[in-house]
Amino acid sequence: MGDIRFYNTRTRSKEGFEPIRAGEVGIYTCGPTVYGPSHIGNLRSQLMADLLKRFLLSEGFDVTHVINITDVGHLVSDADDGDDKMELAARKAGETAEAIAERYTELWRQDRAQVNCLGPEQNPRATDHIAEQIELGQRLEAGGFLYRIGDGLYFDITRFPRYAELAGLDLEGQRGAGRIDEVAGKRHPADFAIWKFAEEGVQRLQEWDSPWGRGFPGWHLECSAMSSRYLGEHFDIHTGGIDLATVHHTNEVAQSECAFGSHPWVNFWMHNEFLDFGGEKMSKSVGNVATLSDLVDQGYDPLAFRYFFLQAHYRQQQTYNAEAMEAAARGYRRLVSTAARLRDVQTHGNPEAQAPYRAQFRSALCDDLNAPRALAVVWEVLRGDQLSEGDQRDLLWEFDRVLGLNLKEAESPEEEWEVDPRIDGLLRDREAAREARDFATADQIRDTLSEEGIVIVDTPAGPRWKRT
RNA sequence: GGCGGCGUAGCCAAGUGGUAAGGCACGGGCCUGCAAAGCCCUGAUCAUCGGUUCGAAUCCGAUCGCCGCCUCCA
Repeated sequence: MGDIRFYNTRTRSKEGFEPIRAGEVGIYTCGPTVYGPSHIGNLRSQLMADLLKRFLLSEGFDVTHVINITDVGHLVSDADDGDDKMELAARKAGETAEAIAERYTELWRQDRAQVNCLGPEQNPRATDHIAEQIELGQRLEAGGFLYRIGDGLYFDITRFPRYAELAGLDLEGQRGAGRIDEVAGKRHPADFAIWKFAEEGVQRLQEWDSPWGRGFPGWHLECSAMSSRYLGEHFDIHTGGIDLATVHHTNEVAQSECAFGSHPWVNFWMHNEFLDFGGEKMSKSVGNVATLSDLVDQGYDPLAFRYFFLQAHYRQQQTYNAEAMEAAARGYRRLVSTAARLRDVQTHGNPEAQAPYRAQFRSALCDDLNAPRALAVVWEVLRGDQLSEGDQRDLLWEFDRVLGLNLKEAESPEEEWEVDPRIDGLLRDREAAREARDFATADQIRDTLSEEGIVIVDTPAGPRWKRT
């Protein structure tokens, strides 16, 4: 320990990581708004947090990982007007918000599990923590940080001088300055809702009583309320997509530091960059989403996507396209078959021979989770005969606890052979010809079947065939 | 308009001052009667121009191109 360095958005530099409490680390990750399926871009955020967690675990820390489920209050627009995403999805589907939330929460959990993300210690839902959110609002109100206007209770950012710090904002120069009129009565365009009132005469699917009237909490509030509940009012690491830094996280910081009086509220802010889809970016609102199940439908192992993720640094935009995904899948497949072969190795490893590789692997991850460098060490371990197979196996098993590629258990991808009386007969004819060393006939049979799109593969167990 | 990032071999992508990791594809070889699989080998001076330096992909400036955030977004 001691030589771990993470890039901190708050200070815009890599800093040595030390936990607040020795040996323990608290991580809060912004989870999904469960109004629809998440796509592989969302998954990158989860994978980044999982890599972080696995690495810290491998370093011997006791990690408490909290990931929230946003099931209320996330408006279609962050200008504090527009519809609530959950309400909208529920009405559209003719179901309750709870049912929608339940379905997509489950889907999200399955996606995470499929790419081998470790389960969070806490996975709280915003609607289960309304009381905590109201209480936080009351603390802010008591501190004089809020003001009330027609449609809700708002946080006054001028009461928090460090407001622009996290994201390095230039509030005056921002285009949003023109939006001051969008919500009548907002004093500053960046002021944000703590509590929104239910509209007169409109029955919302989700609304609660509060000291300020019936309504629902502002989106940002839940993360402060739930993180403090499970991690305390000052914790180690907060992760999320880079897009969240400017508005969501900035607001979290404002309300948290004002309510808790802690500064910095969070020691390390770690943000992952986006997946780049070359041109049109992928987002739910654009509608051009690719989900994990889309990849599965294309025949990819979900873990091949995890391997894809590990090939680039989390803080760099990573280009996603069919060719890159295919390349990753091939690489992963090769890794799996090698791992499967090594599983049968009986010999013991030699810790002394392994040491340099272990050090390289760790040093890559210590440097702001440089997974691509760590992966390069994996291939180096596997290449040539520098190491015995026992050493290769030991290192691979060990590294995989951080990589999460399931190499210890993964089965070598079995070829799927087909059976058919006519073709099997032709294969027997070919075998007979080969026995007789009549290769012209044997090859002719191969060629004939090849024209039908059938490929013959001679295996140790005899010839097999499949369609291409 | 403000803020930030990127441009490295066909593709994905490390590397932030001392003569360019890794994966995939391609090509060559070994193995195989042939083929498949596997194994081995092989490729770039780092968008362009200029500057700083003994020395730059790496620092500075300019230009071109691409992307993200500021508006739902991971």
